[in-house]
Amino acid sequence: MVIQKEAGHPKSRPARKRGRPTEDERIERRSQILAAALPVFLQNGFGATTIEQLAVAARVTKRTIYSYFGDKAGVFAAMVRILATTVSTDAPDEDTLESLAARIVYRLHSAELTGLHRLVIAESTRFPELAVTLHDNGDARHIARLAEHLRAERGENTVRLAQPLFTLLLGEEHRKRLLGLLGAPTADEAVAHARAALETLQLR
Amino acid sequence: MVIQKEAGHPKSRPARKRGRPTEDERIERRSQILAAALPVFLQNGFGATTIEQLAVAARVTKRTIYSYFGDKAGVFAAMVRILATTVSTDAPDEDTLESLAARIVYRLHSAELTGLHRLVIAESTRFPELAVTLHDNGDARHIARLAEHLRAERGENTVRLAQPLFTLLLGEEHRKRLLGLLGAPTADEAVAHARAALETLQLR
DNA sequence: ATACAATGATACGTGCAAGTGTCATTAATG
DNA sequence: CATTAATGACACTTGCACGTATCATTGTAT
Repeated sequence: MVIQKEAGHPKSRPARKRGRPTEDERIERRSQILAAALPVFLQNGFGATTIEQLAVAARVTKRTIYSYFGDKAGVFAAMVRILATTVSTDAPDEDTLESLAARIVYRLHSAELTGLHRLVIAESTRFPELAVTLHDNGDARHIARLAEHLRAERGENTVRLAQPLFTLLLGEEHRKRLLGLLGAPTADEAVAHARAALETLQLR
Repeated sequence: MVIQKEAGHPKSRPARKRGRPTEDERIERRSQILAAALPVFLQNGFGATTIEQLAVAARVTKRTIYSYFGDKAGVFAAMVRILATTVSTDAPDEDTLESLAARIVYRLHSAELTGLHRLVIAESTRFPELAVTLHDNGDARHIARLAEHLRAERGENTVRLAQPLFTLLLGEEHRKRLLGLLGAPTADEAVAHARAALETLQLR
């Protein structure tokens, strides 16, 4: 028999108060579970991640995870949906086409978003609806926004370049990043990448 | 007790002769196991695929799989290596830049290769060396070949367009295909895609 | 010919993760 | 205030896949 009362170890298991939480605590806890799940999924992938790992990372018990999300797939789906919709809404009004392009590069090439993309690609067979969600809230919106700026700044006849431009803003670098062959770019590198893409299409 | 002697069912388990195989049979069997493994991995992904499934698909026993490849990772790695190196060597001398481009599109957008890419992306954390292998034998060679043709057909100053051209030959369509949102293109569609990419870069 | 190697068929031990059950605890709810 | 909901702590059952073992069988190697 191991005595483990008065534990409270630093790196140990869940360490919260017991009992029924307030409504605010419940909402916050839900977010925290999802936030804690991301690095775990990014590290291990969906299949190799266990509920136990998610519970430890979120500092709750398995029981709580099950009550909130049903199962591992539920956690994964909820996490992807939140992140996917977050991508689209955090873009304020851009000033120029170039700064918009640079922002897109910086965001999409980040470790977080390439990792998320990798996860969704990996599980696209099991969760086709997540693939749709990610694409609709990501690529599709970015392309639409680029089209708007092209029309406004470069004229109607450049709108057809929105999709090729978006493709070039990803480029071979993004393929490498999906394969884990390249780290995320700095802000300066992102700007340079965006400019190069615009020059390739003679949009500067 | 279920009697299952004299089985030989059509869709049943392994159905080969027993005993030690000839050297030729061994070589052939190895290939057959890997060939049979591809659709299984494509369907279920690496993690959700079991050795038992691979054994049934290849019509051999688990024991044989273990003796040939050690474990599931061994099968996966051997399969990816063979397919990756196959991609590069089956390209004969191309006539024109346009036909080369169309061929690249047709190959890379095929269900087989997008699926393989998806698998390697998914497992790039666990098998980084496979990601390198796939990229070196795939993208890198394609870009190099495009550069050769650009130099020969369009002049030295177009070589810098090899990588952007390759990127456009994949395009948003390939992203969708990695996400399972789009089926493989027909040969005609591949040609049209290639031409559009060349026109975007004003290479026609 | 004899020994050996590889395989099919089958069973089995092992470990791990999923998911559930129990009880004490705390707070919301009415 | 009494009841109920949600949680932590922890044990537990169950299922599954891994990997190995056994034995008969067949062909190779010497």
